[in-house]
Formats: sequence, C-alpha cells, structure tokens
Amino acid sequence: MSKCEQCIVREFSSLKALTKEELLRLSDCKTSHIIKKGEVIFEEGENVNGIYCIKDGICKLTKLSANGKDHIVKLVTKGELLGQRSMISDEPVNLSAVALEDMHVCFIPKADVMGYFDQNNQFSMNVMKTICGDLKEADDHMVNLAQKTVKERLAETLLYLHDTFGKNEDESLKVQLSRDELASIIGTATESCIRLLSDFKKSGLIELTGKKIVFKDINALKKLAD
Amino acid sequence: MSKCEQCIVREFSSLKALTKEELLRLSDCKTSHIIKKGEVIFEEGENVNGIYCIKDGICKLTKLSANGKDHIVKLVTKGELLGQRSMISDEPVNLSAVALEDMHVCFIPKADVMGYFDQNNQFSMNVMKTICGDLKEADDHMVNLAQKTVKERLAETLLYLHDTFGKNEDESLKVQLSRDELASIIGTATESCIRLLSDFKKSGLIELTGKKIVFKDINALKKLAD
DNA sequence: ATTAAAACATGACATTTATCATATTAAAGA
DNA sequence: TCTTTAATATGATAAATGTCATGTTTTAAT
Repeated sequence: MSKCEQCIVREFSSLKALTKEELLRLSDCKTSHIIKKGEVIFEEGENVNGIYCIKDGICKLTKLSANGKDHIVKLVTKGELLGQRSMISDEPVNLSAVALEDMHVCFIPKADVMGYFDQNNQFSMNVMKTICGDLKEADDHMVNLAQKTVKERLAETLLYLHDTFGKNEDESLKVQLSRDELASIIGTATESCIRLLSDFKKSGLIELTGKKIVFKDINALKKLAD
Repeated sequence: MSKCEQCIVREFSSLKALTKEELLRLSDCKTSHIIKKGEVIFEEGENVNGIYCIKDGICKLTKLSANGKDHIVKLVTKGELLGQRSMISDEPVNLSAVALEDMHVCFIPKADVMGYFDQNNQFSMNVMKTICGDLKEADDHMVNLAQKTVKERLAETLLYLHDTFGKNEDESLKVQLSRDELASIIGTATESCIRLLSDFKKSGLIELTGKKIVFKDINALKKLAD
C-alpha cells in the first residue's frame, strides 16, 4: 500500500492540513482503485459513505435533467476530492462521477474522514472553504447559463478548459471532450455545439482535428466570451 | 436590546445549536437594523465582515452578469442567515442582497461568529450543512437553467414561490415580484416573462391582478414544470 | 481486415426567444 | 390632484436555437 504522505492529493486538497501521524493512519484505511475511461465512480442517488481522492485523471460530475439528458455540472481533476458535500450533508450524492480518462483514485471511508474532521480544525476548515468555493463557482455558472448566449458560453467554456487543464505539447487542449459532452456543459443541443465549433473554425479562432482543439486567436475568443 | 433567545432566527437557522450562555453573549454583540423595501443590505464585492440574521422580511440575492443585467440567484427569508459563505471563505460577498419587503435584520460581527464556530462543533456543523444544501440547490438550479425551456422554468418558479413562501388569505402568492424580477429569476427577457404569464392566464392556470398571482390549476402547472 | 456502431457534420426547417416599437396602466412625487 | 415616471402589456419582426433527416467519418468489436 502506497504512502499518503507523498501523494499529490495531499499537496493540493484539504488533506494538506493533516499531520504526519494522521497521514500514516490514512495510508492504512484507504483503498486504491483504477477506473477506466468511461467507467462510473458513483451514481446520483447512491450512498457513497466516504470521499474519493483523485490521484490521477479527470472526471465529469453530471446530473440527469428532467428531459432525460445528462448535464455536466463540473469537471474534477488530479489532486482534488470527490463526495465531500454528500458526506457532510449525510445524504446520497446528488451527482454522478464518470471518468473522462483512465483514473487512479483512493477511497477513504466516511468514519475515518469524520475523525480527522473532529480532531483537526484546519482540515475541516479547508473542506468548508472548498465547498464555499464550489458554491461561488456554481453561482457564477448559473448566471452565465441564464444570461449568456450559446456562442458566448462555448467560447467561455473553451477558455475555461484551457486555463484550468492546460494544453498538450501539440498545443491542443488537454481535456478531450466529445461534442456531446461539450454541449452538455454549455447546455445546448449537440448539433448547435458542432455548428458553433465549425463557425469558430471558419472564423479562424480555433483549429479542429478530431477531438483535438487548438486555439488560434485566444483574444478573439476572450472578446466573444465577454 | 432584544434577547436572541426567543428570536425566530434561532429557531430555524444554524444558531439553534448555540447554548443559553452563548445566546446571551450574542444579544450583546449584535446590532439590529430596519431595512426598507428596495434598500440594499450589502453589495457584490463588499467586505461584509459578519453575518445577518433575518428576523423578518424577504430579500433577493443578485449577481450582475456580463451584459449588465442582474440575475436573481436566490431568495432568502425570515429565519435564515446571510453572508455565511463569504465569512468562511474570508472573501468579499459574491452576491448583492436587496430587500423585497421591509425587513428586520440583526448583524453579528465575524469575530463573534467565528468564536462560536471554534467552540461549538454543532454550530459549525450546522453552518456547513446549510452551505452544502445551498450547493445542492445551486446544482439543481443550474441544470434547470441549462435544460428547460423558459415556459417550464416559469411554471417551476411559480410553484417554488408557492411551496416555499406560501400564500396570503386571498390565495395570492406571498412574495410579490415585479415581472422584471420574475424574469431575472428564470433568466429571460421581461417581455417574454410577461407574455408567458398572459398565456398561463389565458389557459386558466393562474389569475393575475396587478402583481398578485393566484393559482387556478396547480396540477396543470406541475405538469408544465415537468 | 471487415463490419457494426458511435460520433461528427451539415442542410432544411420549425420553434423558441429576444428585440424594438408603441400603447396602456399603475405608482410615485410635486 | 395633477403629472411624470416606471411597470405592464402586446404586436411585429429578427435572431437564436432546437429538431429531424441524412451523409460522412471515426472508432471499436469481431
């Protein structure tokens, strides 16, 4: 069993507040899992009873809407935690988590996390701040969905993907989403998303090669996104 | 200075976890304020440095969008707290709070709240659960904005106002919003909102008298909202 | 390598929603 | 009370977006 002390998750998440002694205990109670691209980590409505640490990979958090389509609420990546809200609320998860690429995650049972929560004030404060950050993000996102056009939302989402997840050596965006997934982030029909991407390409804003997206005129994109 | 012990806010909010002794201290550090309809409690970007307890009245939490229009993110009413996220994140508030009717609020300085926060585990847990609840609500709201039509969102919002804030003796919805405000909850143009309300009226779903809205066929509304 | 399925792409068209113009009504101030 | 302003209402039209059909390309499975 690998040590939690050197784990990347410890470095970037709320877990950075844990002491050496607590990290040692953590190494014992965690379980390690490999999740293949497309596999489900947990599903909306499920009782997760713990949190997941993302050691490697990216996943999408989705919610089924009334019309039967999935909406992507958030992308979560290496170094972050999953399932905190559900653990604190003591409720089933309200979102599904699906791997966008092969992932390596560790599961920590609720009882153990809650132990640190009670003992280590800084840790609980960190978790709280993370959730507060999520809430603020959600508010922003909400306003964008309500007030911006699909074109603006697409431009904004592309920039977000760029700024948050970076790009490969060939300059293409690191997160590779299907047109369908991209559409379900911005809240539009797949065809509309495809059409707008083609428009962006024709206008020289981006270059498209399969799922690869390369920025050609980032300033024009920024102007479009408002 | 009135006692916090019998206050309605204590009954419904995170504050219910405070001990008698803590409540007595609270009575001393709080300041009481009357806010007139239309007045601003705090504005996006401001440093609030404490939380507000709503003793009476309702307010809207709004966020300015890139196109200059305000979007109503949430309505908050009697018994609830304001400004918790900002306090925990130690950041300026990300939303403005504006009174929809005359309000009575109490302000508790951050230092005092944080004191209870450190001492009283149940209190901090309650605050956290509230914020987690807000986050879940925000997720739901986001998906609705992204996936539902304006008509569905209007029907849903009317039902929400009904279920959350109730109705007056004359059966009309208790919260009275302008068409403009209603539009900025559902994320549409004021004219579209007015038109759809007229449609609902013509279809016998609701009755309109000035700002008053009376439900005539709640089941049909529910069907519309999905 | 071949085939089946999924993803991508685009046209044609319908529908939804926004915008602009202009009344009408209600509310607020002088 | 009068008068001015803001809110509500509705028509006409434009623009944005969704839906359906259909073809092409890519991917995955046999």
